[in-house]
Amino acid sequence: MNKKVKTTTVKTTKGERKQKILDSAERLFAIKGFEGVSVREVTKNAGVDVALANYYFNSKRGLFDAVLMRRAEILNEYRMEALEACEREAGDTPLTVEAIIDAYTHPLLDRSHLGGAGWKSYFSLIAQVNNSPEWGGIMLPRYYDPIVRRFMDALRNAMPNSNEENLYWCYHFLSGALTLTFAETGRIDHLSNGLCKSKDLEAVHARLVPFITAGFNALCQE
Amino acid sequence: MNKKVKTTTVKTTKGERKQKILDSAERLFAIKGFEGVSVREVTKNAGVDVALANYYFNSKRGLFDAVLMRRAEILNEYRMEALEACEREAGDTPLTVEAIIDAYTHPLLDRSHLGGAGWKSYFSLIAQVNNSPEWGGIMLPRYYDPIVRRFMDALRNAMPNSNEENLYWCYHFLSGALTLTFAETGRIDHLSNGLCKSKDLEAVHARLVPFITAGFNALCQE
DNA sequence: GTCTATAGCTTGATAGAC
DNA sequence: GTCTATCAAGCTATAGAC
Repeated sequence: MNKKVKTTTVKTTKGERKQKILDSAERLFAIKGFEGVSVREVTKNAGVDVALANYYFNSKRGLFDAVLMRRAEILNEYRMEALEACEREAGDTPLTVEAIIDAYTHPLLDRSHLGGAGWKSYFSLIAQVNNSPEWGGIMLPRYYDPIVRRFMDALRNAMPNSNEENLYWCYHFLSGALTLTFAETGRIDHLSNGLCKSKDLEAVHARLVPFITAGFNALCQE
Repeated sequence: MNKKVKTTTVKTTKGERKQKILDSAERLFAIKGFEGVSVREVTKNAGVDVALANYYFNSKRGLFDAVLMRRAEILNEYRMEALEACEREAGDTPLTVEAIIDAYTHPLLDRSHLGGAGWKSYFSLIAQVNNSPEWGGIMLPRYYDPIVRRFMDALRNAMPNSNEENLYWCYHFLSGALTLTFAETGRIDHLSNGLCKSKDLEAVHARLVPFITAGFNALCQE
């Protein structure tokens, strides 16, 4: 019993150190970008030794990849669950486009509200990666294409007459609007003189879903 | 006469050096981000001396600002002309939402096609700035808010019953979809197994306008 | 205006003690 | 696993010759 407690404590500490580095890296990469942050800055902010970052992740780039992957897997699970819940609820009737869009976007709203600052940093980082020519075409497909394909299938089923290219381009527009929204850059606050607030994700999401649904309907339903 | 030619030649050379630095910076910042590029790299690529970057732009950050501003002013003029052409053409009849959206987005398509690689780099850079929490809420408003407000007025006129917040959020969705599109990241090429091509901006734009228009109509027309 | 030279730091990564 | 010490390289910015 004593032994077990001891072992658990040690393991937790190790795991915690690694997680602390990931948390710190996530936060700083989100603010200043990959090249704008040094490994020293990350480890200092995490309260661990400089050398540990390379020990755990081999290189700065390895650390970056680990940051991206960590929450991608979790987010994919949430999205999958949301889609399956839709299908269960609908039974034999076909899914609505709106329900599919909501299943794709709602998990981000939930994580941003319930998941704390870590998830907010992660979404900010994803927005930047998505729009980067260096990473956007390579990293995101790696982590997200399988689940996106699953949603594309659902959309195809919901709109059987849809043109295939239109379907992909509509997803592309969704992707751009969604990632910018959850990046919470404050741009719209400035433009609207404070009327709209980037942080009020509930308000944006309530508009995002019908906006995107209308776009899909216009291009993919005949 | 001789004197005038001489002076002109000198001025051109100076201007060319400055422009070469801007071109090189624009290209490299677009690929690797602000922090990912060194001033040495920029000047080496431009074929000029290292010290000239600081001589002309005071600092690396000053160079970055100059890159952002240079084409913003030109783009704003093109957009303004496009909107005024719409208004002239419409005469007394109210503008359609689709025409306004097209006036806002079409200048990007034209510049990307006719403007060469410089404009493509610029749009890629804008996409990254737009999604950055550090710059998105500060730099873009500075250069683009006046013209965006002008377009918001036009949209308000076209949809007199529209809710003010909805109008701003719809613009926000447009902004995310538009900047990602002109960043040409190659993401959709991968996802669609080559069916859709990021570089085929003509094809995307033809879908972007009706997609966004449908979104505006759904939220701002009652 | 242009260029050389360099000051003064910070960087990613690692070798080796414990 | 953790940490100290250090390396070689690269960085921004500038002072001063021309």
